Amino acid sequence: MTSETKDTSVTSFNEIANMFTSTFSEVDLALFAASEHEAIGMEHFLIEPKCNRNLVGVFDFESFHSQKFCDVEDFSGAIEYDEIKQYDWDAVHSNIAQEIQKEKLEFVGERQVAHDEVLNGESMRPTTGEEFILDAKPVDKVGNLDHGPCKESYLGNQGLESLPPDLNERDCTAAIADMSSGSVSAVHFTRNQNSPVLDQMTFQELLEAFRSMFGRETSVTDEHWLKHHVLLGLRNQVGSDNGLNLIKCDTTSYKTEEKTVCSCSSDSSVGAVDSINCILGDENMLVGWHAERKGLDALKTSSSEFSEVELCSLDEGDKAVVAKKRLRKPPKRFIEESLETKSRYFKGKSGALRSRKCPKGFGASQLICPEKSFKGSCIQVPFGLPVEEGHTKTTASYWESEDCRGDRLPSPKEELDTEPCSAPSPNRISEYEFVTRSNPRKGSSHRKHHISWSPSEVMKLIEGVTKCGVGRWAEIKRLLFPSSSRRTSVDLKDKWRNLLRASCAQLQSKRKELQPSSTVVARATEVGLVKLKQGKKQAVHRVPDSVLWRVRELAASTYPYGRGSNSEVSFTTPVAASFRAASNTMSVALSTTVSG
DNA sequence: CTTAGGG
DNA sequence: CCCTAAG
Repeated sequence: MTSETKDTSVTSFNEIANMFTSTFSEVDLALFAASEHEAIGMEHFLIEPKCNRNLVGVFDFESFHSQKFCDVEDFSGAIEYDEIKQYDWDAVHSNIAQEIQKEKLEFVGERQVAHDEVLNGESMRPTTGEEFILDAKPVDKVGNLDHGPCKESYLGNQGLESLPPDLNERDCTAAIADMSSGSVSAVHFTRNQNSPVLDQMTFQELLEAFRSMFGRETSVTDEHWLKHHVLLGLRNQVGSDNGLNLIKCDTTSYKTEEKTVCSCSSDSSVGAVDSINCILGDENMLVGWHAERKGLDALKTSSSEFSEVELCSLDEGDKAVVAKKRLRKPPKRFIEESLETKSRYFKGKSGALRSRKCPKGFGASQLICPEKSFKGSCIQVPFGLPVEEGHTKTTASYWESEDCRGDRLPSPKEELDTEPCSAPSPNRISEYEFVTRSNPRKGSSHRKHHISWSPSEVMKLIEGVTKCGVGRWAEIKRLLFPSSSRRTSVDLKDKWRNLLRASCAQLQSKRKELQPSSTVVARATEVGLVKLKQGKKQAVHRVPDSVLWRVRELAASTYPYGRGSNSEVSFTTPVAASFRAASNTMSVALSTTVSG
């Protein structure tokens, strides 16, 4: 639809309406479309709204425009043109407004292509087909147009706002027209950011541009001077783009909620405002803007029908998006991660879970490691860093794959810490773990977790299973992986699963040899732990078979939830375990085991 | 929330 | 590891 209406002269409302949608530059249009169909973040829209500028005059204000535009859009169909104007008038210069109202306004909303021509006030007419003229319809009629009102208001508003006092007397139409053209040019520049364009402009054009840009005319006849200023203005604008955008956002939020706004916006808005002031050099605009804003707000409130549909729909979500957007620099993932980490730490009790979603806001760096256990090595990573405490090598290296089938052994230290035998207290483990984890693991990519399981972890897991029984991942998690940043109960489960699988495979093969006699089993269990330590220390590669064995055993014995569980039972010593195992085949629950 | 299972 | 379904 874009191309069709391009060169069509406006004759009917429909056409006009279409034009709005279609006439905007493809880009703009695209945006529109996007916005319309998907209520994409406003920011998107806001950022792009340059298209509207054309109508308005003066790039002045993209922010303004956008804002207005949005606002207007919101009630576009619903609001009476008169009303809008009324607001405007009230807000700004009523006299001018009136004139404007009476007059038919012509807007040129052409695209860059035509800008050269357009620059000439006279050439506002569509010459290239790229540009189109919007004939302002009589007020009443305008109301019918979807976008009509917006434009109208723009003009009115913009004109009013941007028009310097001296212009009041001027023929509004003319003035507006001029502005339009000027603005257009300005816009173009802005958009293209091609100052070169200026070179091609005629003096007249420059004047126009200047006027539109600064809201006033200049008596200066120096072309260079004009160019320079225009250029500066453009740059300014461009430079302040962010600001503008921000402001837009701000505005947006404002509009919707009047004062709401996000904290962040406030500053930005300020900046934006400043920049705007700079650009315009005329505070009137701001005033007008604000005033208008109010009016619009009021209007908006009255008719919200379109707000959602409209491109600029400003719904909560959008606002939120906008707001968030600004805040959130780091990918959500990171945030989540960090939060997660944090929450985890905090979460003592339920501990097992990794709360995927953190209740807390995403804050910047949050850190947390409140607990004493890990203070030093907090995982906390500010944005940018992956929370993942990568596996540095330590752990990872040992057993790379989660499946322990691997053959690597755990690092000595880890092993020591986690020695089952030693039966490290949960705390200790946790602490240990924490350290282990946080430090070593950092390296890995953000990928959330893919933290390989360290031998110690595996051991702990096993321990946990032993104690708590299979299936009680949460509990195990809580007991053995309390502070561990990652490793949720689910993870444990998964790991267990993997271990089991691995063990099966490996053990089976081995078993053949070793043979699964009870003795063997016993031995396995018994030795297992020991071996684990040793093995780990010794061979980096070997996955502790013992571990696997253990896994297997445990799996067999403790599987059922209730079963194993004497959660409280002290961790069975290897001996005990072995004993048990030996005594009755693995069937006996190791966990239940022994107390003594 | 927790667990299990599937992707 | 992550996600989702189910209890």
